[in-house]
Amino acid sequence: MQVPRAAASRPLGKGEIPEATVARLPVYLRVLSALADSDVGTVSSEALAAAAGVGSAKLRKDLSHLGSYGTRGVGYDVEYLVYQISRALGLTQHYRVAIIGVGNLGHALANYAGFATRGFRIAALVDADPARVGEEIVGLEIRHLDELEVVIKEHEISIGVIATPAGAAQDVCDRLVACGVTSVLNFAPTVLAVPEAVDVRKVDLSIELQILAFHEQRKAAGIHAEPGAAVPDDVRSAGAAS
Amino acid sequence: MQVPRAAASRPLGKGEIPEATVARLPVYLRVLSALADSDVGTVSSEALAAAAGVGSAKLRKDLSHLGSYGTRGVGYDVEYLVYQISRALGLTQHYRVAIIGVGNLGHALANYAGFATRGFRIAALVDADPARVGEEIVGLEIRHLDELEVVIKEHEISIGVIATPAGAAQDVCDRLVACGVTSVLNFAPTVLAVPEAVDVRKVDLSIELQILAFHEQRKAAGIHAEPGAAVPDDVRSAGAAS
DNA sequence: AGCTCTTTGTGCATACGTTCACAAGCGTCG
DNA sequence: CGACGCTTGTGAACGTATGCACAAAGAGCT
Repeated sequence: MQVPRAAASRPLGKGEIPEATVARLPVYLRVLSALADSDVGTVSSEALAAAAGVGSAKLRKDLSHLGSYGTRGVGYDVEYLVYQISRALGLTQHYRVAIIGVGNLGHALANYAGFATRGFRIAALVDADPARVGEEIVGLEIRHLDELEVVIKEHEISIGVIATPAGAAQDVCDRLVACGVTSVLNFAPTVLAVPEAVDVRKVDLSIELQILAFHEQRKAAGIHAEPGAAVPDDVRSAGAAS
Repeated sequence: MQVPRAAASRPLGKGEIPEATVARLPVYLRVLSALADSDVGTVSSEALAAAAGVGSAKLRKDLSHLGSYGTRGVGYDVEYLVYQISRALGLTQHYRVAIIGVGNLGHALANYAGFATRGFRIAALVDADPARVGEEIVGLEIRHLDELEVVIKEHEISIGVIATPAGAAQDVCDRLVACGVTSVLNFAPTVLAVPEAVDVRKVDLSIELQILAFHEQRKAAGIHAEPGAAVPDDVRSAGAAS
């Protein structure tokens, strides 16, 4: 995975929720919320799994890690399950988020509505460009990067979103960490180095595209030469051999 | 994982590159490109791994799936490795990308420079809002959603990027797939249903935040009650029991 | 040539994740 | 009240991923 698990030594302590499950819970939560809005009272694992795009067995195992909610022969109470998943994810408390870098992407993030819905509040916007400082986006004034430390403390930020150019990302990250921020969402195309105790998740458009490209190529190759014969393995010379 | 592997039955056919490896190759590629720009001739697995934020053993195993490039006692030739990874990912050919939905996020994506660098060309922008149609973003005219099919064919799009509101996503996706697009990058907060042969990758801000929230909460809990004692497991009544 | 030093590539052990298949549990209907 | 049908929760089997540790293999020096 990508998040360096703090103290990952023993084989999954009993009460622990596996990382893969954690990554899926938000999906379930979203589907369940939609169901709740449609006044659906209960769902079966089968139905919920279909809506979430996973197998029903996987879904049940995932939910079983939270506890034994759900009634045999009936299914899961939608509203109750929403509550339990929220609790498991720690969404019963609210988190204040700061966005560093208010360029195109930062703007988009700040305006993203679904942001605030689930317990996250954008509490601060920071940018290095003096021309942008003072601008107001979503009822929030953009502050200058120099004030980063002050802003973080002032608003008790617990999650930092880095939407700066790649060059600035590591520096910003270091400063966030120095202020005590232990969760970072990184949109800059860089690998961030952080202490063990800090969680970093990265969202990288170009990586996603490259992964798609790989599969695209594989599919295309399959059309021309289905049988196991691999692509002719190129002689060691093409393009580079300084 | 999240991409339903087409024909994932046999235990990893010999020449195949594992999904986890594919997901890391773009990272190596980026680091290597930076090294190449700094006129570095060769890297050791140790150095490269450090820069990419992974263990050196993992890196070597990843690379070993592409073939046996690299020289014992020396390391890897940077330029050559760039080429090999590019080839493995299918970046030797170029992909034409269409962005559907040119709101805040779509704008950000269209302007994202690192987009074009690695063999991807934004070939079309599409939006449903007549007010936006005709606008020009990066030397590209925004076309109307009604023309989606025409645009896709016209520009031979192979990858569709969905940046629409959640409600429109599935419909747009269906239409893309109907046009023969087999790779989709979805930014809308919805689970897309697609045929087996289509790869979908999703990028979801709110999911990432929720995952961070989970870890944040776990860290906070650890401070107050380090010993294994779990959080008091709440009685089954809070908030819902219709 | 032979020796040494470095670094790759990989066999092996372990942990993690997924899937199947089924017993246990709950509601319902006769 | 007992039998039946449906759905959960989970044990067990399999596949995938990770990390260690080391043999094999160049490069360079004497």
